[in-house]
Amino acid sequence: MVPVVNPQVPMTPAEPGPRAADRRSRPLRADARRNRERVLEAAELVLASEGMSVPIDEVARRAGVGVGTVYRQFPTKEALFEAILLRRLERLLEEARSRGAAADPGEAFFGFLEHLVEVATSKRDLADALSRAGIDIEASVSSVIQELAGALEELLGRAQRSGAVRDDVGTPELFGLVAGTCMAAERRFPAACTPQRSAR
Amino acid sequence: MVPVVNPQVPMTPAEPGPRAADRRSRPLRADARRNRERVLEAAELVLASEGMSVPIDEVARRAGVGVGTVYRQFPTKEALFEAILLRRLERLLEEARSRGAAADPGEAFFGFLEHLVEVATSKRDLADALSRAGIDIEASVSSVIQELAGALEELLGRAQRSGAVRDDVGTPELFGLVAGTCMAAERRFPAACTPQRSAR
DNA sequence: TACTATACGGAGCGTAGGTTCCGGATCAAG
DNA sequence: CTTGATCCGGAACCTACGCTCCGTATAGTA
Repeated sequence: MVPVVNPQVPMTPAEPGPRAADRRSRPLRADARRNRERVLEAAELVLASEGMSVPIDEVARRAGVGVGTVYRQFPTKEALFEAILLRRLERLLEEARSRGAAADPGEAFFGFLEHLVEVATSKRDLADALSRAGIDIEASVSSVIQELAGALEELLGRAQRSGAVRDDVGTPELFGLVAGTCMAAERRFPAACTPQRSAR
Repeated sequence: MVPVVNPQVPMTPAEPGPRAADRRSRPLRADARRNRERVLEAAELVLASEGMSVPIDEVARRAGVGVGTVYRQFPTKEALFEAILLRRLERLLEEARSRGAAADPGEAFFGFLEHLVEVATSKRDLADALSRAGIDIEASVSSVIQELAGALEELLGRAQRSGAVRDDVGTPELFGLVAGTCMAAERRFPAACTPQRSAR
């Protein structure tokens, strides 16, 4: 057993571990690649329904895989969540860009907002990342967020120039509002999820 | 690094425990009353800066008290947080009511919103409770929230009747928006914290 | 001052869950 | 098919943290 009271051991925290280093060069073996995908898929689902506190064991179970496998692909629970987040943000970015081509700027803008709220519902981590957009983020995620911000700004700008949205709104307000709304949406306030077009 | 998430629930949970039962009848001894206050004060502070995941030990340390003392006053970590929340909500309710007497309904309404965002900044638990307002809440907290909702509705109604706010806004939207904004506010989006009067 | 009911501190217990380890399976190159 | 490199599963390990226990200290009272 463990010494009942531990004399405050420094504890080696996190440390990437050699586990993740073996990737990078050689391409993944077929089964490994397949499992990686399954883990991501399962993790995204549980994460959405259970929140950030799901045990890794649960993720592994749902993916039909052992914990070891999860840790081989993602050295840390945090790394796994970051990977999921990144994936989500990339999809979102694509969505924003594709809407940029729409004819009606107002429609494009509000349409995107609706889409955003829709996918953000019950996805705590997304809202989380969105809301942290100005502060500390890992480099990889950060760059996607930058791009996303850019795309959003573009959408907003066009909508404002077309007169569909007031001029005294900036991306910071927008981000805050959207992030907040995402969080609120997740808590079952469907009424708050339908943007009132024309105002703001 | 802080554990991604969180709170440990003991296997044998809930159960009030005999610890809290000894209160009730006799008034607290002077030192006990003093410590209770110190714990509440300290807990409110740490909770605000560290979030819901602060270890009880940390609360005790900051209050200059032993864990045992904390648990004597609040049988559970959850109970402690609930007590803090309740306290905060009561203050909020009082604020809302005092503003109800103001001359300008619009000013009263937006003023309260501003106050709300202000106190909610960096108070995760408040936003949390607010956002859960429609779902599951302990009875005690619940009743205060009901009253708060009532006061808010009053403020909103008057503001609408005076024409300061659009008519197509209801308390549900308001709650969602406010809760969301509180959460966002906490993440450093000061720009989003200043309600744009006149719209919505 | 003496006595008792209360309250106090903080060591220790028990558990949940993140992370590691390793013997056995699988893949894929020859 | 053989063989070495990869990968797999999941038991074991270890820490953090909620909570309890109990010997000691203090408030209140006579």
